[in-house]
Amino acid sequence: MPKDTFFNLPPAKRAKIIDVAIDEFSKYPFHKARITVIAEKAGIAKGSFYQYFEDKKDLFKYLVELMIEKKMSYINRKMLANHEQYDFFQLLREVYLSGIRFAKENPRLLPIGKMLANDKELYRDIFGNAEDKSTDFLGQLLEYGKRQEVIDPDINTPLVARMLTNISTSLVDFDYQDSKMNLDDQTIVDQILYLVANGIKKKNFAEGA
Amino acid sequence: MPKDTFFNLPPAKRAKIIDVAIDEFSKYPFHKARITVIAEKAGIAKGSFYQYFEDKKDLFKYLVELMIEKKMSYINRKMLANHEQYDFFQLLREVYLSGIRFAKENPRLLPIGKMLANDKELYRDIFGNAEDKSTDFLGQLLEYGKRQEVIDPDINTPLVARMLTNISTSLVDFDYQDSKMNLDDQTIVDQILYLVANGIKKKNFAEGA
Amino acid sequence: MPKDTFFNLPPAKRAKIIDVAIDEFSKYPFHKARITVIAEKAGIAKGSFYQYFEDKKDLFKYLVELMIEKKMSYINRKMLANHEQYDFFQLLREVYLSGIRFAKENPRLLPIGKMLANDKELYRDIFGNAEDKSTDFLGQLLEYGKRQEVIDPDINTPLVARMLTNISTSLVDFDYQDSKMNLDDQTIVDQILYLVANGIKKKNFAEGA
Amino acid sequence: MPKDTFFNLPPAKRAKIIDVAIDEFSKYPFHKARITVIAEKAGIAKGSFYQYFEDKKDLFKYLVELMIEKKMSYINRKMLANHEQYDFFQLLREVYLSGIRFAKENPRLLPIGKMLANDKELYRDIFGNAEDKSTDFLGQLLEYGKRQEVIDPDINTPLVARMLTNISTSLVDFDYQDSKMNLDDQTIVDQILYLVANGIKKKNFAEGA
DNA sequence: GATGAATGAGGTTTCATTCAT
DNA sequence: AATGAATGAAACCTCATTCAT
Repeated sequence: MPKDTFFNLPPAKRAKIIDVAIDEFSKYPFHKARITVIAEKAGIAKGSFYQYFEDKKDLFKYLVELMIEKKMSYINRKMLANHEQYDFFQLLREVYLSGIRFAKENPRLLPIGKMLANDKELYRDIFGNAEDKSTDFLGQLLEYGKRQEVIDPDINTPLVARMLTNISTSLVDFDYQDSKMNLDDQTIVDQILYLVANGIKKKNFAEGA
Repeated sequence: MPKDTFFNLPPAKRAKIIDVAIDEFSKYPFHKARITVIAEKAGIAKGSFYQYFEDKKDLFKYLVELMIEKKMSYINRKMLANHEQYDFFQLLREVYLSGIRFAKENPRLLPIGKMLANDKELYRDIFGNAEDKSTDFLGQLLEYGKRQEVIDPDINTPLVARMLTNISTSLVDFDYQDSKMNLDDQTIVDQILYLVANGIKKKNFAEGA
Repeated sequence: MPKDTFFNLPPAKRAKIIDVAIDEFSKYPFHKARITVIAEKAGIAKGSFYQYFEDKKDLFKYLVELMIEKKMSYINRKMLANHEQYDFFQLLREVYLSGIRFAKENPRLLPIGKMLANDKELYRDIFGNAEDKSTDFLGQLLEYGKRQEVIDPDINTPLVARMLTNISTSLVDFDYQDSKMNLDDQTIVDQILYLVANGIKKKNFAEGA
Repeated sequence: MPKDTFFNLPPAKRAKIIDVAIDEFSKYPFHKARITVIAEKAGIAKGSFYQYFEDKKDLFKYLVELMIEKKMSYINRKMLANHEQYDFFQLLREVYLSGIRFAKENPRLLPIGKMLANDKELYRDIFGNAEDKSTDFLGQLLEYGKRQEVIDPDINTPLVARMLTNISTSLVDFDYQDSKMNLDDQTIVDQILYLVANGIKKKNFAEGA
């Protein structure tokens, strides 16, 4: 947690520091990121940095926090609040689309998330052994779907929750890396959702007959 | 590529060095991993290290190579060779199971794979801009499935190939992290395969009637 | 060029560092000179060194610069400014004497000059492909002498300019190495000038008769 | 001095080692020259090197010795032997020309000579405090000239001997560096000799009248 | 005599953090 | 609160030389 001195800073200065820090951490892995550079680009003295933050890790933790907060802000709150008005798949669609929107609009934040995946020590430092929130949330969503009788009651909720989380994460990569696929976000998400719903097996229409 | 001197080493010594190196790189991200420690634990002089390897990156590349080689060795070659005797889903099942077996038996190699996935600079250093082999392979498998008329011809092959790769990767995590789920590997894979095939939507038996 | 931090240092400290550095570089050729030793003797942390200088070469370049500056300061500026009041040989005499004075009072700087003369790679690093200033200057002086009708118009200016530069350089050695010759500087210079002017051939007085 | 083992080597191998060593030392200052490279290029084991030479310095000393020997071989022995048949200036001319020939035909040996000038420690290691042979020799030549009544008896022999040595050294540079001067060697040497003999002062023919 | 692996001292450089002003 | 010089641990890497085979 940054020190009080940091929060007492004029907002513009604070923003500058954060902006510059994100820049550095999005370019280099934790141990390569240099606070010297951050201080320089932010136009503050190196000593000042240590009056705002405990140390390098403190800053990084704070960035992760901001990132999570930001990500949350992309979810359509109203929809969640009134989730009973929506179908499971509509909700899932929204979750996925919000993830994509977030990624598109905050590309520099993505590497920060990845760094955590990369560095166990760091991860534990920040989250301890806490569960992954996304998976939890999607688990609840699945339960809701089962109650709605939209989801196959036989599926293993935690397992599928993980799968859905994972798909969400990779959606960002589909999208972020390949413009070559040349599909717009909505199409991709809809295709994925179709597969999630119906699987990839060929439908034999004669079967039901 | 390690130097000849390395390959001329007595196998036990070579193995020791590799073992120690895997240990270090599985604990720390590339830039934090210390060759000093590796040399020490392997019981060799620091100078010797540089007689075996060009530099730190050289060692790391070699570890990646070993990892890939090892991973390949887990795939059931016979099945692939006679793939026409098998159904698409049987083949996919084997691919997934082999991934799990590999992960179980080489847990320390997993972080090395992750490091690559998350450090683009490193990845490019090693593979250049080469495509991801797994995805390629699963793409071909999908096409084979379509020809077999087992896979829905309408699905987007590259997109689904990615998804399947991703599921494979995460399978490892399901399994590796949670013994709590308390399902044996085969059960997990079978459940996943079912979902991949049929989706998570509730089947309405009345529907077909 | 040293960093600002270096120039902000208290003059005494700055002087100490330079003094110690000159000592090291006057004793050892560039690649043998150790910044570890310099830092130690100067009583600063090794890290501090790198806050003052970019690297070893940066320090060395600076020393060369200082040396040149110092050397310039030994030339009698007034004489040069009013050179038309002087004879060519008077001016040359001054050039030579200033060189000797410089050498006598800054003996430790001499090896630094030699290092440059003999290490082309280093020389190019510092001066690029710039011409030697001394030779240029003496060339101009010779032309002046020709206009004055004091110098034989038939001599090859660039060639002789080189010779004169060279003599200047070696004067320092004559003087510096042998106190045994037991001639004071002025005498040596005057003897040399006589030879430069008249050559070493025996004058046959009968000849002109 | 190389060890006996070295001299017992087949001449071709010996020559190869020396050739390669000259190459390395002509490219890099003593402390940067790597015996690893020499061994490699000479096609011998690093261990073998130490069976031929005491150490790096031992090799270098030997190269210097070879260089001196080679240089001596360029002087016209017959002329020296019958020096009484020649004029002082004819002899000096021969000395200078031989220096130029040596330099032209053995360009790689020049940097080795320069390195000695550069590194006092090295120089002392090799020559101790011995006088410079060239200067000695030219001193004797001058005395001979005086006896011949060709050289001005008033000149300071050691001083002029030094000057002449120096001019010899720089001749190589004139020649070696600048093709731009576009004079052939003989012309340059003759011009220099004229200056050495008669000086650069304008001759006033009216004077003698 | 030949080999080449092993050694380890030593070098340069980086950078998070401290601390005096 | 702000500064920025000072610190020094620690990292990577080089290479002359030794030594066992």
